[in-house]
Amino acid sequence: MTKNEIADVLSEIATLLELKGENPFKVRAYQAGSRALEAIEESELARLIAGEELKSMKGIGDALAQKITELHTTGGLVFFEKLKASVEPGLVDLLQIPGLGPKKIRALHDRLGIADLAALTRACQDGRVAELDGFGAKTQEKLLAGIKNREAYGRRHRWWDAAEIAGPIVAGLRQLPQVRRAEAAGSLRRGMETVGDLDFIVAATDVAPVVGWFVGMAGVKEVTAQGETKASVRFESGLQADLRIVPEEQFVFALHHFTGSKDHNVQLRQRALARGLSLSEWGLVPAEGEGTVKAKAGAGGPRTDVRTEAELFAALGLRFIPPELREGLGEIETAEQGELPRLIEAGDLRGAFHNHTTASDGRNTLAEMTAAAAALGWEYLGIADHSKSSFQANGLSEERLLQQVADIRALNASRRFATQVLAGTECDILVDGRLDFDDALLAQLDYVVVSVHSSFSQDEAAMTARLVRALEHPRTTMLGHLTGRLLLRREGYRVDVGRVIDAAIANGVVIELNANPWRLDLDWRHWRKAAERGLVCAINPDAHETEGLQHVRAGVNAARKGWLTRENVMTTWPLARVEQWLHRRAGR
DNA sequence: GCCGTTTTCGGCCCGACTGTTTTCAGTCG
Repeated sequence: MTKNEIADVLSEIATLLELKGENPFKVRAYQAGSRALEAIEESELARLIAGEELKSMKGIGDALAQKITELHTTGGLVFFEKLKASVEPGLVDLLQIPGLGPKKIRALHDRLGIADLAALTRACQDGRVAELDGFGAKTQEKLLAGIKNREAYGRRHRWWDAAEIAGPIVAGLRQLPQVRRAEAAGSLRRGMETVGDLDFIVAATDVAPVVGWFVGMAGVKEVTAQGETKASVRFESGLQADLRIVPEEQFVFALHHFTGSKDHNVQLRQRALARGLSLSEWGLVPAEGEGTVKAKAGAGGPRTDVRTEAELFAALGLRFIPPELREGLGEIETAEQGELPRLIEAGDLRGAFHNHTTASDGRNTLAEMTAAAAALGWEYLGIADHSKSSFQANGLSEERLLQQVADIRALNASRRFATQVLAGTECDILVDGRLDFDDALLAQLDYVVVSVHSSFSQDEAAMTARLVRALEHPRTTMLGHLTGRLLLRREGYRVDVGRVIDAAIANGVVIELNANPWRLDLDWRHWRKAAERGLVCAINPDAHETEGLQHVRAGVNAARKGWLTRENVMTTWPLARVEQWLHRRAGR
């Protein structure tokens, strides 16, 4: 097992022990052990195990050393398996309901025999929960709302998760000998932050083998439909996937139609009609009579000179509209005037500013993160670990931050990596808008990301004033995850986004597009207008481990949906320009 | 379960908020 996998097991043990009502300090010891493990490098772990020196690590004693060794050498742990078997699996799910922690779950289990979500729902509906000591009517209501929310959220999926499933399916379809063309369509292709289901459009010479492959894919839990031209399956995760097979000459029309959005399609059809054409999923034909029906029947047929979406748009007098822009928000008018922007692309990125290391709550060291950034070909990597008030995230004290700055300067001086590391902080915005570090310390950094991690429930006026004050601080470089939302899990805090954007522009502060697939915050819907008014964006992965750097792809999607160009996004700028910009800002 | 030492048990431990209470327990980030 790798060190991060072992760390996951230790952390899961902590959760299970918590549910069992174990000594909280024992629970913390497993959590601390998990974190300690994450803080070293893979090769270091192997060396410590080989030399039986694990116990020299702070937070690892006899018991954890033995368990880590067993996990590392055998890939399993008997203690862990027994522990898992002793806790009813439904209890772990209950932890996902807001307001439910281990203590309350234990109370529900011991006194009402509740062991899963279904039983909890019934007990809430019967009013039995409200009667328990320590619970009440409000708690019962809140739990029911939490369960309902979870079900509603459960019907959608984050883009990243959906894309990870869809990618191999498209690749698999394209490898079939009968398949001429295959694409994923729908909101996934438009880069929406969440996706309801997957749509695959395929042009094939023979249908049956393609449908057969599709319904037989690994991970398919249920085949909900299977016919001549269509099939639908549901995966273990609840995600549904639809396959549509069309003749090759209809492929581009079907792809466009099922990519949507609905609004975009409606507007494009109106435009076609105004030009005497009828557009549908079947083709583009003269509008006289029942054009679309005839096209389906093959009488007249689709325009055979349209083979690509670019040609489809051209046939309607338009430049190609990238899928991300097809939201019916003015893209057709802009395309008509030939004024669509050249959208940012993933290959344009040259670095990022908001990333964590093991110094706070990251899972990889400074050197590991830098090596990963170098492997991506980035010119610079900004390290912005948490500040001291973020206790829960192991925020850095002044001393530890200064040490980290020294480490970064030394790493750069060593020329070990081609990537330049920039020393920053993700500085907490305190409850009144002050920053968590004093000016003298902030002045020693290359840049400062400011973020809210506490007191989420302030009213809108207070939260807005708090953010504006932080943006007015002369050392503030950029604002992290503006609303704090977690997609499909938690709404953002109440804040007047417009006023915060105004303050950022007025103070020359950058706003982050947090590319973590859970966040994508600030939302793409705000960016077009804000960028037109001069707001600069930074696409930041908020990476907590090396793989997290890849999340910038999700950020680029969102930026494209926000009509952003390379020029609008600071993280596409070359290092020299970034340094110049930071320097000028620091010197004002 | 770990740590440290006044060497083998006692301490470990951030602060706001909520909902339950009538002074606090539990959850959360």
